[in-house]
Amino acid sequence: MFGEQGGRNDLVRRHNLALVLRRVHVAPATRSELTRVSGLNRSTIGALVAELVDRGLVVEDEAAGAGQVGRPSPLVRPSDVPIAVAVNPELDAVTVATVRLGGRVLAKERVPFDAPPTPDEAVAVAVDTARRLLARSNGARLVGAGIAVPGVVRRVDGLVRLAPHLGWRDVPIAAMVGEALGVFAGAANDAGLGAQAEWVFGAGRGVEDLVYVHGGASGVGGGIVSGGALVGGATGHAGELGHIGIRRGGRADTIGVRGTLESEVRRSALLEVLGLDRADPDELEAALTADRSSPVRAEVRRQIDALAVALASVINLLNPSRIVLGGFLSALTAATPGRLADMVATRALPLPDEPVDIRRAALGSDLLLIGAAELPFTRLFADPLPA
Amino acid sequence: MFGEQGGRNDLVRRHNLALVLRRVHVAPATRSELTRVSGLNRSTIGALVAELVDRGLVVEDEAAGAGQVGRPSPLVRPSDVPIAVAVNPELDAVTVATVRLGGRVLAKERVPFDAPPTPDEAVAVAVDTARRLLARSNGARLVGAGIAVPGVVRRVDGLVRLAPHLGWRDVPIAAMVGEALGVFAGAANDAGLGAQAEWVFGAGRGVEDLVYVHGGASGVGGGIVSGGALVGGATGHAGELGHIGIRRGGRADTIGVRGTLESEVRRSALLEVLGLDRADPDELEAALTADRSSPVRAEVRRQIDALAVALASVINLLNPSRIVLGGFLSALTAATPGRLADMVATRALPLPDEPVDIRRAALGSDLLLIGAAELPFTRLFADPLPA
DNA sequence: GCAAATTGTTGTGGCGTACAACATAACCGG
DNA sequence: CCGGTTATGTTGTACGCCACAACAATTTGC
Repeated sequence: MFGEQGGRNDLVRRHNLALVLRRVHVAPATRSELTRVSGLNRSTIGALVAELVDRGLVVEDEAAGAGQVGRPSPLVRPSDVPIAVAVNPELDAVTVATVRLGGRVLAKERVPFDAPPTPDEAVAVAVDTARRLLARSNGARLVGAGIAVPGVVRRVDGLVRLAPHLGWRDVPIAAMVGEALGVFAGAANDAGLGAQAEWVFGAGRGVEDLVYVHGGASGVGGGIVSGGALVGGATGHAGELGHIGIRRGGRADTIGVRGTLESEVRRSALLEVLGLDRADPDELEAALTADRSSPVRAEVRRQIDALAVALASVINLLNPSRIVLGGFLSALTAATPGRLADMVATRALPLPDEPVDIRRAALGSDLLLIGAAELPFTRLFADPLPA
Repeated sequence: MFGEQGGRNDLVRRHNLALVLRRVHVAPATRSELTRVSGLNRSTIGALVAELVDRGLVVEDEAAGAGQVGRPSPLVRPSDVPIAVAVNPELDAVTVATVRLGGRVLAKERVPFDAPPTPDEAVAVAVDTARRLLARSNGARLVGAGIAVPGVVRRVDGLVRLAPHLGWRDVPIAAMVGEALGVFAGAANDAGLGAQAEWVFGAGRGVEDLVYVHGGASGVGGGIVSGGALVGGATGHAGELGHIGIRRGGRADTIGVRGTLESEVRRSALLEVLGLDRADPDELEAALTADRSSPVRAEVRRQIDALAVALASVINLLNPSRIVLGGFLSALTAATPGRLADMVATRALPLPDEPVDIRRAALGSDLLLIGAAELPFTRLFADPLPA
């Protein structure tokens, strides 16, 4: 807010180009719609769209004559030319995908690993797979790569500070991938990128103040959107909802602290009481709603109550208008509808006419890849000129 | 991020005017300094400053020839013309002040009350006192009023949703004061405004990611700055740090929830073990550091540990680079230096080379009034033209 | 007292958007 | 089937704002 630089005039152009491109990325729009939402003049929107078409970033569909009086306005859609590579290294696999503007996953490939991939292995797989996938898509132009890492990542330079499950520490993963591919690469925490994906394309669409909470096999994470911007924090580590303290004592979580959200709310504990070895999200949800035995109900209630304490803290702290639950948290709350909202209400500030809208995530298994692709795309928006 | 409006060119001017004015408000600067930090051209800065001088918002001091080679650059300081009224209704008094740009409190008056003031009483006192204080300051121009309310306030329109200690509920205090004074008026939570004051003028100067925690007689509150902007939340209620849940059971806090930060960390509990009836901040701190009896030490430790749990949650959630402690929390931590930082470190993400900087508040008793004045001033910055 | 350095001042040019006038293409009513 | 109405794309002009260059002013240092 202070050390900010002024100086604009050509920056106005860049800002407006980014505005249009971002809007079209989120959802196709006619030129007249763009004129309306931006408040810019028809002629200006015309010039901006023309420039974006020139640069191969958007395309115009001849009209969608929507039964309206007046000359039809051409529909502006994201072009198929710009393409991003998304990478998601996990405990037992590295997933690589090519993603187009508009969050459209073009191709996806999962390479299994027996042991957690080392950084070098992950990069090698990412680059090989990316090259192969890209070779298939003629006419596409690679604009960058995004990596969703299950760990703490410094956003500015994509340095993995700590990824306990992968065994990584201070790994410059973004630089490694970027150098190998010869393009920009960014990296961020996986749950944070899930938050971004749900915000832009999913259950958080259009909301300015949003908290996303993701329940993964290895813990709980999330992301925060405040005032229409992703909260990164000083070094980009914000959003570690799993390490909110909710009680004294209790189990230790993945970083050895007792009584945190992720020490109380665990997917493995659910599988255990259900007597399951492994289950995909749908199976878990089916099992949870089907099994009405008392140990299962008790565990579900216990976890929901713990989640409610953490969410109430987050609500009182950040006053979001919506909370989106992803991963197994979605299944968890589906099993006992209403309980979470009720428990949250008893602990949040008593403003009953402004309840928080708690929803399940809308995006499926492509969530992290779509989010990861937003990293290079966001950069493209910030500076659409060099295309 | 989405529904944003584009359209700029004259807005560039407004933006740059605001930039200069805000910078001068935070600290006086020479024209050459303004040129450097803004990246704008000398001639542009000259024109901007000239316009602000025209409008009576800044003044230029003839040079401060600082022993440097070259033509001396005039110092630009905030003018004494624009003036804001700051109001702080409390349990036992209504404090009113006139504040100049730069956070300079010109005059202050505290009007005691036996019972908590009603909204009408508070407005009457505010308006009467403000008129009297303003009459004394010749040549000043009232730009607006700001009200710091101990309660939950909707920022957009300054509606007091809930102020338990005052007994207010859904009181449009900003509209009432604004109408009575005939100028813009804004209202916000007192601790949130304290956060803003510390951020702009105090221990959070220049920091982009900051959490301020205020310990008051009636509870704990605070404010969050993220990415160089105050976090308001969907309705402006963000920052209620006192209602973070840290344990099961325990006492009930002011809204009847058990185990929250403000149910565990209480000024009254400190006074009790010290055997004091009342104490101003300095007396409290002196008493806490002087009394080394074991009940006092135990209570201090207990409260610090509780605070640490909440702060660790906040750190993991928001990744601030600095935390500022105000009110009695400042005295609390001074009594046992180091313990808070140590306790926080054991619960925060293990990134030891990026420790959070925990500091005591730098501003004194004028904190809330300075913060309240920022409400109309911020509005002035956003639109310095109509002056 | 003169050279060097730094900054204020002034006039010109370029860039980007707004605006107005015109062109185009749908719908609507007969 | 055709002219009127409405909405939008297109084009050329005008205005606002900043960058830049050249010049003026003022201090330091030798």
